[in-house]
Amino acid sequence: MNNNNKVTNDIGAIPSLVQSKRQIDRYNLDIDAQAILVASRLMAAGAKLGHASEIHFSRFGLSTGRYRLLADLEDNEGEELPSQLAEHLGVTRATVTGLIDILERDGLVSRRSSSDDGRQRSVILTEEGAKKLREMAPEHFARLEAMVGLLNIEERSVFLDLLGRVTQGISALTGELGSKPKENISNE
Amino acid sequence: MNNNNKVTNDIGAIPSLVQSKRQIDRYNLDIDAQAILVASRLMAAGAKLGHASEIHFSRFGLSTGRYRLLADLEDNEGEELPSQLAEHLGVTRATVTGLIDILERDGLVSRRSSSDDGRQRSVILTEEGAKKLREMAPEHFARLEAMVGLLNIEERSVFLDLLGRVTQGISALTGELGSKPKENISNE
DNA sequence: CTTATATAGTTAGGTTCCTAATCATTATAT
DNA sequence: ATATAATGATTAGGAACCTAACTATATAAG
Repeated sequence: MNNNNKVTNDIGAIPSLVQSKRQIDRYNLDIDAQAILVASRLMAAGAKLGHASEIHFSRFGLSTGRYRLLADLEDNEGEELPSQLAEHLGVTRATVTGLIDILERDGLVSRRSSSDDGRQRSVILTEEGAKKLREMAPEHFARLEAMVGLLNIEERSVFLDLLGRVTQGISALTGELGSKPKENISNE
Repeated sequence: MNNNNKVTNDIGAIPSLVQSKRQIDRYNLDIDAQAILVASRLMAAGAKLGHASEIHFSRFGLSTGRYRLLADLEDNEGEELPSQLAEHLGVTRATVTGLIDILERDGLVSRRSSSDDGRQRSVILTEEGAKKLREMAPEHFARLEAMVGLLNIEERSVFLDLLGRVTQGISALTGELGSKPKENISNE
């Protein structure tokens, strides 16, 4: 119904090599145009995937964040502290609070005060929440698998390796100029 | 002061293969765990890159979207219609209106009513906007290049190829179940 | 024991981008 | 010519996630 297949927006914005070259030439920079192209394509892909992911999960009445929270709960015997969830999901505690609010409203999780520590309020996956995950699993995983279906087993391995290294390199955007990409920040 | 190098949040959430396996096993699905891992890692990478990108551009007083708009203007002789910008950037016209509002407030672009068609209002890159791009170019491109610095030339080619195919596959999340990934709508 | 400090969670407010509805102008059909 | 439809841009309101400030509880220091 509302899901008109009018191809919505569909981000026709695929950066090209000539585009990258032109940008670099304009300022006479000593930069590899292909490197810029890789960066641009990855950004475009990330944005597209993020958008597609929201559409995918909205079919089940969830958002990407709320699904990930439920899945993480399921991976931890159905009970976790908000702070643990925040760390696992890589979002702030404030964000987790918001995710829980909606999931609780929808009956998929519940909150319980801890007796050990009065500050803590653990989050529990309800039976309804578990059922939701169970019901969506077949389609969800089938779609994810289909997403990488154009790569064979070996290519997937290569892709994982390369993607891992590029992901490390992302810190070049945020860190000190000229510093090497940092190893994962370890403890603290 | 609070110049804590505590590396903020930093998304410590790197999905592992055992995690993917566990999820699939839980429901006895016939799915390749590595495929799920690739999908999960790409999602994580996309989110991380998006976040890092905002931090990067905020150093220059811009957001990712506003930078892209300026760069696209520069690529088109400094003048474009909002609808063209929306298409090039892969966002809605409503979003473009918002981006222009702020860029105009900051003096980096200006609006001009068209004489041909009274509905159109073209967007123009001001001298100040061009200067902004000129000033940020060296650092911006150096950082992008550094981001993929852990890949050699050949690996970059391979990565582009594989990423391209995965990007095509993203439509598996949004399209009909079981349908083949669509060819890109190639603007020729 | 009382005061200072750290920690868990929440609230308040901001940013980015979205969809849907609206306004103004142009094109089309009677 | 006039009503109807299509189109370009904008406005209004919503969703996701952020930072910073706040509340309540726990721990440490004197």
